[in-house]
Amino acid sequence: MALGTDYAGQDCSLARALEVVGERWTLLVLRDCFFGVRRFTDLRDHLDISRAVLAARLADLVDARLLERREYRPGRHEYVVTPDALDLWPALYALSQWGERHRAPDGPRRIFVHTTCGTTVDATGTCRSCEVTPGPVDLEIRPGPAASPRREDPVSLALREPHRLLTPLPAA
Amino acid sequence: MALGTDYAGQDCSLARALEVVGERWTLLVLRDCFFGVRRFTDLRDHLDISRAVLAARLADLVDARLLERREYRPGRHEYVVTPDALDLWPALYALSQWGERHRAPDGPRRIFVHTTCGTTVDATGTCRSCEVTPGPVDLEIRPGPAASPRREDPVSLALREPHRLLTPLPAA
DNA sequence: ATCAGACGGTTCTATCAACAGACCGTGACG
DNA sequence: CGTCACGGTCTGTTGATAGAACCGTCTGAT
Repeated sequence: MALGTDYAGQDCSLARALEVVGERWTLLVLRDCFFGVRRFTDLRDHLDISRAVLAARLADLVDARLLERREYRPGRHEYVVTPDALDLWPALYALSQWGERHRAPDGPRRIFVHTTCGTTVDATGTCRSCEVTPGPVDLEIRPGPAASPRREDPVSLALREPHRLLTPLPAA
Repeated sequence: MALGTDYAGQDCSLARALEVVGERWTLLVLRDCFFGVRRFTDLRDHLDISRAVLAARLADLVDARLLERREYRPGRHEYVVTPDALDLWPALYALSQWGERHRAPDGPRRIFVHTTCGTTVDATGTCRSCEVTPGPVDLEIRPGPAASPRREDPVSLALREPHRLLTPLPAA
């Protein structure tokens, strides 16, 4: 792969991880996939990313076996997170919590609720009532107090509706 | 800041976090700082990063208040992690654990031990004997079973010696 | 007093990747 | 049969990275 993506000399697992998810846009694409976005055009609309770059990132993620590309209708494809990608949730969540804490003065924009008990998970991702750290499968996303109404495109609206992670958005 | 670093339209805290630490090399620089590397030349030697890029990243990190630049001798500077950066440890650890799990077939290259009880923390960063998740201040780093002897430069050697996180490496 | 060397950068150029926008092939639907 | 949505590819321009050379300051040895 080209220069920008390898950290050849690093004998470190962080470098290995960054070779897969360290490029611009990659983690944002994955986050959207966790939230239920599955289609090329929806990703494109929601992320404001160039088509060429999105196509490249999706191909990389499929190569890395973090996304699976499947045909949901002749000629149309959707991208679904794989088990390998599910294991990335703690990292994704930790990063975004850092952002909430240090770069979001108005409070959280999204909150995550443990579906089996209804409790909001804390900054470490733990449900304090159950004393467990739910995986993405057991989480529901809801708009937080600082959810911004800035974006009004259909994908942003659909994402603001409370829903379980990993469940596809209603087709626009 | 230039195009490469902002995700302007994203009303998401993950995007905010990535604006700070999402660039190439940034997380690797921070990891080295957590491990006790503090000097420009040591970072340069250990990361095999271009001087120009390292200087730019360090300046960005100081601007973002993740590193503090201080003069340890006239004309010489060292970079020390700030409290804001300490909060990034869970994300850094989660990412590197994903790398260990999915991209390191031979087993862990480094292990982290809870200094107060001597137990190795698990993949979530939790010390199972104490039932706590120690912060970087309470962790010691040791080479794991798959620690690679590939690099023989002084910084790599020093990093392979067991030591507490955040404590400066012995001067070469 | 001087000289070498470590340190912490800056500057330069070639190359590579991202961006914006135009274009295109396929299948569904009216 | 024309049109639209979808899922891309192609192109020119701009910005970032790698790699190497160069530079100023301070230290310690001669």
